[in-house]
Amino acid sequence: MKKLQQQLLDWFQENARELPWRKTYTPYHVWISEIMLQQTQMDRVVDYFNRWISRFPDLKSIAGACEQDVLKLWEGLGYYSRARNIIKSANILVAEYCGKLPADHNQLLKLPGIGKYTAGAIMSIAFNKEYPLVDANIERVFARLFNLAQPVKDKKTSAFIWRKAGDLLPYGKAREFNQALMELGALVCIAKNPRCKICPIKTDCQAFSFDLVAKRPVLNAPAKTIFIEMATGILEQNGRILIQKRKPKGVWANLWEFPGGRLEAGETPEMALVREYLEETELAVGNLKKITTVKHSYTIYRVTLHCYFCSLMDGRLEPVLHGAQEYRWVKPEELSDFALPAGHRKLVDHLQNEMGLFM
DNA sequence: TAACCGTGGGC
DNA sequence: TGCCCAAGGTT
Repeated sequence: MKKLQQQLLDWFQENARELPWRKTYTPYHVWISEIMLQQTQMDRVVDYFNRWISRFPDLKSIAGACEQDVLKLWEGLGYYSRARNIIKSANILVAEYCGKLPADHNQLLKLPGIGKYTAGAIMSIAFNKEYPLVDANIERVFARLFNLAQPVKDKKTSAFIWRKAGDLLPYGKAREFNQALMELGALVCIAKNPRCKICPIKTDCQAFSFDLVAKRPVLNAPAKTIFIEMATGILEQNGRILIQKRKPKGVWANLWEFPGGRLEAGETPEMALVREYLEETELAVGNLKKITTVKHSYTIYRVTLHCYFCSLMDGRLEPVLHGAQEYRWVKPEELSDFALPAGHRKLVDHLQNEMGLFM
């Protein structure tokens, strides 16, 4: 084995964080952790992972699981299609693979939610097979190690990084080596203020030798942020609150929310709320009382969410849905049973913490 | 293929 | 505080 690989393996041996899925490397645990870790940082995943394993201890227990239970467990983690795809994959695995993850790269790639990275991660981390993987950490590490001047997302650059990840992989050490590269990227070769002084492979790092570490990796221009304002209303009647289940496609698919929507040009939040209630539910609401303003963000949007209490005016008493697939009148304390988008969950938290309402 | 799909923490 | 970012996949 070459010096570079050995230095990385030694460093990982000493510095690897203790993580719940690093104890036994049970394939099911590795799979769930890798899905949760997609576009999500380690520190945020650990609690979700532990709760997941408590609730769904093995693959068979997730097959046939209720989607609402799974989404509730996933609430706040984002990219909810990941959770739905776990259920789909588990059902396929129970029906066609004896309820076990196959140690087969091509078969893994056919499962929903598993792409090139995750297939490589399961093959190497769960089964210790010689398959490379490339994530944002490894892109950054290699962009510096090989001083890559082209954007790492470019097709040729990406192909180069994947090839290098395979070339460097030491036989019999795929599990440790792939994790070592990612761990180095997460703890040492970080995006801002990298800790080059303590890097175990700095003598091999071309960007370090040219003093170009701060200029690597070269990234594409980020999508432009869009600032929007939205209004939402908690409609209470006879002690119950109206919530609706979002449509099965698009953002926050199958999650529950209070009706509302985006302000149009020239509208006040109050005008937008009344209009959105009419459009989405055919209900006429009024008597608006401002609760709070919640700031949250998703994808490229930065949202200011104006939150109100409202009540039913003359007219229809039950909604006719145009923006959702289902509705319910729930007691305030039942809201904790439903998976809400983060902005709406922040509103419920505000009512509970700042206004002392039991929810 | 480029757009879509969330979120909270770090600085 | 505003901005940047993260163990990607799907369509």
